[in-house]
Amino acid sequence: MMQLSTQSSAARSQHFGAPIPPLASPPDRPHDAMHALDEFGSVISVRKNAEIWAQGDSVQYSYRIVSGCIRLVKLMEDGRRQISEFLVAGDWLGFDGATIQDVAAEAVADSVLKRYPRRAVDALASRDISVAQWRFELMSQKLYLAQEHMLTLGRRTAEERIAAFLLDMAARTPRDRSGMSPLPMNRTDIADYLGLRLETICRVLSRLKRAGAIRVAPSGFSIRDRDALEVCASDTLH
Amino acid sequence: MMQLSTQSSAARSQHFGAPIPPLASPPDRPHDAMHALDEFGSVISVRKNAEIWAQGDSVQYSYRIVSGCIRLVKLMEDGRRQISEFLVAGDWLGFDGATIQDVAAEAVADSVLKRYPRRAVDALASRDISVAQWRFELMSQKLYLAQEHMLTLGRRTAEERIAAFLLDMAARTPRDRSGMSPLPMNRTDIADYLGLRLETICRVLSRLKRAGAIRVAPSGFSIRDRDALEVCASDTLH
DNA sequence: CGAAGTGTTGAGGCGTCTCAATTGATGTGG
DNA sequence: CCACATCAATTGAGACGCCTCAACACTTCG
Repeated sequence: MMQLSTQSSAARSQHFGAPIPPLASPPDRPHDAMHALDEFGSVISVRKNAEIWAQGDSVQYSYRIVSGCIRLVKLMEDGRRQISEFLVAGDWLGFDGATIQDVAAEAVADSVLKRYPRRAVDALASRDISVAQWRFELMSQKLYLAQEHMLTLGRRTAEERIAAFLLDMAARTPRDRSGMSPLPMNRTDIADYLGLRLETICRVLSRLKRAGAIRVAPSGFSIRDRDALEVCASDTLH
Repeated sequence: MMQLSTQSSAARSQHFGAPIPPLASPPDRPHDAMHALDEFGSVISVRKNAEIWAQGDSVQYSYRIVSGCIRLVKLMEDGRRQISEFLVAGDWLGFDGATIQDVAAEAVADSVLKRYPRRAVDALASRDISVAQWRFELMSQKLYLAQEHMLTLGRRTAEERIAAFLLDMAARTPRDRSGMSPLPMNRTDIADYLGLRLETICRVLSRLKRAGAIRVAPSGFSIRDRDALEVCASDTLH
């Protein structure tokens, strides 16, 4: 680091997007200090496609997902849509420091959330330094994921995006008894997350199915040939 | 907010990507508490294309840009490159909570930075709650920008990306006496930021120039017809 | 069983990419 | 200060990946 007059071509050939552990202490695992938050929490249920908050709402609550799946959605006037993140059981949302929501949150499927008044979270964070630290690391983690996703949206092919997406979803959610990972979102959602069209999602899924890499059922999938899928998702393509 | 059983089609037509003020107190304006950091800072200079840190480095310092321009770069094994952010004078970098850098930082042009040991920043943040708060809002701001950029990479056309990029750069940097905004990065960098190829950047710039929307000179540009450029950049296209 | 939503597949079009040639800018040494 | 080398920017022609539009199959639920 800190070399003067390095050539850009040299800089290009140093380190790659290798699996770097994002954080020393992943904020997915709730910090002990967050237990203090529990006393302010209330459980709410949202139905499929319900809006938890809209773009432009003032920020009132932070949430933790107990079960289900949530999408964060940015919308353009002409209907173009970008999903910046899918959130599943155990994930936190609405913890950023803005006073106005700049991305809507909607339920992909019927979901149960734990809801914490924002005031209480803020008060706790300004009283307890470890809560502030935890919240900060949570944001860092989100930023890391966002940077990774920018690479996906800017530079990966449709096949790479979808293969990586399936591997990611399989890793984040538990399989049922028959080895199936849930896939609660529909093709349009996947398309709006990966910057593609739903027909492209279909076509690539069919191709992966035909190649024997995956098995697809309504609202679920399983990985039959992980190596093949990882080759598709890999940086090393072409 | 918090409506049960909203239809997804209904959710689609509520609020748009209107210019929402990202944060109540923008962290670009250094918080008073950050003055406490100054005593730990040292000034360093980096040459064009020098690496400030590499992907995979352990995190040692945080920085503030005094002058120049920095790019944050994610690299794939086969050379594909995504620039997640350009940083200019006044911007902060390296404040996230990771212990390992997952995005490299390189100088786009000769630059001067103020450098703060990470230990000192962390110590200050755990001692002074307002520093922790400031650092948290800085991360929130970055996440907001990342979400905006994901929409750009996933859903906007080449012309929209480039028009919006020019408007953004013009807003973030001061014009010289002849009304020119600097454009320190080359076409490849712009392409890797916008998820396009350098030839596409050239073609669209030429088209905007021919349409009388902009003027382009080596290492600078000026906006001749802001309205036309905003129409190109707008959500309202098509 | 029918209706409405969701997923799949095909044919053709378009926007961006690829490859290649040329022009223009920058820097160096004679 | 000019000739040359090097690198960045521009422009063109053709290819390709993903999109668009459209038809049809499947799933879910009244």
